[in-house]
Amino acid sequence: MPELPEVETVKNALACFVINLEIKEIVINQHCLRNIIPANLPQIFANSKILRVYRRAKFIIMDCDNEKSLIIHLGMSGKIRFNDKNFQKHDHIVIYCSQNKSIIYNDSRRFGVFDFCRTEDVHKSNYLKGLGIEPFDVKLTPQFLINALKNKKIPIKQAIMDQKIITGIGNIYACEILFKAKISPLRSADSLKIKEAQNLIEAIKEILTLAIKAGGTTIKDFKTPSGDIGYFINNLKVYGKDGLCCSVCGEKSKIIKIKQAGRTTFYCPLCQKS
DNA sequence: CGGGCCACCTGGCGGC
DNA sequence: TGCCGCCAGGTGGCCC
Repeated sequence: MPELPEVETVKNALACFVINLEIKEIVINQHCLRNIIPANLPQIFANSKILRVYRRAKFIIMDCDNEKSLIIHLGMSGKIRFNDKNFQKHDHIVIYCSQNKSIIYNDSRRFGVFDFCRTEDVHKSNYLKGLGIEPFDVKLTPQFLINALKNKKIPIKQAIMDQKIITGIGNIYACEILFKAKISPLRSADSLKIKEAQNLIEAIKEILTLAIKAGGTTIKDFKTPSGDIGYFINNLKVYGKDGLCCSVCGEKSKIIKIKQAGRTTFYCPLCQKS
């Protein structure tokens, strides 16, 4: 499910819902996600107040007044629901809060993360320490990107999905961004010219901004905590569009589908020249 | 060290 | 209807 726009959507809903709530009890039904959830986590967070919720890359961080922070990643299939008394399969974690509110973490494939560390150590944690630049960081300039891609012989599509280079972009948005920037996904990352890097950065910001406004993208089953789908599904130009005419060059070319590093890539071979 | 490939896990879909 | 293989929004580890 979740790339930056989906995580941002979930984070915003969480922030609205939980700031200043007190955690009464955390129930873990399944300890084995991508990490093993520490057995003492419920005890550490019982009776602590949630002070702040923010996003870094595809992680959601919740700072509490016990000087500890929850670190949450949604993996491929993670979802958050609020106040739902009708429990479902794969509701692995339930956080019971003050005001009779509750937060449910559901993740059928269990590729997600639910962990904690000291608030002051969050950015040194194994989860966050190696992460690259945020897409909306003002330090993300064409020259910065060129430097980051220097000596990278991998295809540009793989490079922009590499969380150690730039964070938050996954398979769907990588395809959409490269289409917008008119750059072939096959291009070697180190071959980008400064003007292309600039176009790429503009496309990243534009696509992600629009996707956040739309509440993300629902391909199969992504739901926002309020139960909505992500409406950016209606704005996709290449992802899942193989065999259809290109939305820019029309009848002249069709969107094609290839495999790169084990992931499906969609692009227009005419608009996105190598 | 960089890059390619597999593994982790469940569920849905199309084909036979 | 049922089984099988394939595919899926992500990432870490292993191997060369």
